[in-house]
Amino acid sequence: MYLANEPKTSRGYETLEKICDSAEKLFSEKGYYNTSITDITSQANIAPGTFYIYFNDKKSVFQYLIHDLGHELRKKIKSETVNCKSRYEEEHKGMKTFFKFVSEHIGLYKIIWEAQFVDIDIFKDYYESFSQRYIHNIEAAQENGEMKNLDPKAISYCLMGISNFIGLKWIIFEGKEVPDEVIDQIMQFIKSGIFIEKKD
Amino acid sequence: MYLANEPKTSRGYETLEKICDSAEKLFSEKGYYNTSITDITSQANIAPGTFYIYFNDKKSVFQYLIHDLGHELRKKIKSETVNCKSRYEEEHKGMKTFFKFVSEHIGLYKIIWEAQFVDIDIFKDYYESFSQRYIHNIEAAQENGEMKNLDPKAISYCLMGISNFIGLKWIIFEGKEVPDEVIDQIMQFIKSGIFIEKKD
DNA sequence: ATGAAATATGAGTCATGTTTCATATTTCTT
DNA sequence: AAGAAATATGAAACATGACTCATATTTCAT
Repeated sequence: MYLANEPKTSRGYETLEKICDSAEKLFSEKGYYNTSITDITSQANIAPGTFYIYFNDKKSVFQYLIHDLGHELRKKIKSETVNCKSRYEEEHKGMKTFFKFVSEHIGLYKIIWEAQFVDIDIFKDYYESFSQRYIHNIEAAQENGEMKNLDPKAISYCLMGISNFIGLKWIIFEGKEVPDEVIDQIMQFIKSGIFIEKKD
Repeated sequence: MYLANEPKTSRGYETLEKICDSAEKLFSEKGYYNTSITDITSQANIAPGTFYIYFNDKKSVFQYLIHDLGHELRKKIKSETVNCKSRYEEEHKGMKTFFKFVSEHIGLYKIIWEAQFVDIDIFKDYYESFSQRYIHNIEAAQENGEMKNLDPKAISYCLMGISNFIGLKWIIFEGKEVPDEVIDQIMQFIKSGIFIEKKD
């Protein structure tokens, strides 16, 4: 979709991948605007012109990366939470998966934050599509009495805010993984905040 | 601190203010990297060279603005919450004040988010100093039995995450103010999540 | 093996934007 | 009123970086 030319040979696929890896690395290290095409191509060991075989312009790689990584993250969360027995367990597992993914792909994380200033639409889409999934899940949990009847839209943004800022603190600022104890603390907050606690 | 020359005359102060107003406006509309010095100076009706009387370079206005606006926001929250009777009321009032300020200064809000890619240290300082204040308040509230004993550092980032993402959704994405009903929903979440509810 | 399609090259073009500086004007001080 | 200090000017120097294109090489299909 954001690709100018789908590669036709394995050689082409390798080059495309080198471009994407280099771009992800450099964008996350130096930011979008401080990374030049020449930076990307020399990191990938290719000539500047080669870049334009696969992408029409600089913004396109950026969009491609966000799309690609966002998709990967959603897939991962889905597969990790498929066996969960309750919405609470799902939330817990989803959050752990999010932090793990972010630790492994600091690139994605930083790229998304910058997207607001590169392409506001793709930035908005990214969070809105996450929010939609959340809302769907929250409504189901409210219907079967697992969750309190709070506005799903507001709650979805609260939950995204929590994960993103906790990730910001531990992963970006401190350069660590988010410790399990911290996740437990957050889950306590969330549990009594939006879940209905059973007394059995 | 980030100023190259403190103005000596009222004429100088006026020019400095014109530069800051223009920069805040343009940074928030188009982002830091898409705003040129020439954009700023022509918006301010001054010559490009005049800019360099007050700032050493482009980054300096940016730092100056963050510093200035962050200070203003903290002052406002402090003055608005000074008469609050409980930590809960303080949290509620503080959140309302935050949203109000952000609505009036979308500039600050967007500028801070971009700071991660312009100057990571100033970005980190901004949130860390907010966190510090929060931690201080949270610890006091825990000691007098108003709040549950959850990790203050984690909770501070949760609360900042919630306000920032709710602001993102309503103010940036939707271009509205955050409705009171939404604030009430969030406060319910927070109340049962981290406060100890009295039964009287 | 050979022509066509795909991929790669990198010097060069073009546009943009930051910053400097010699000069000019205004304001302050006495 | 006059010299000093502050402020303002904008053309030009300098730097950077996105993108193009004529040409070359590699891979593929037959």
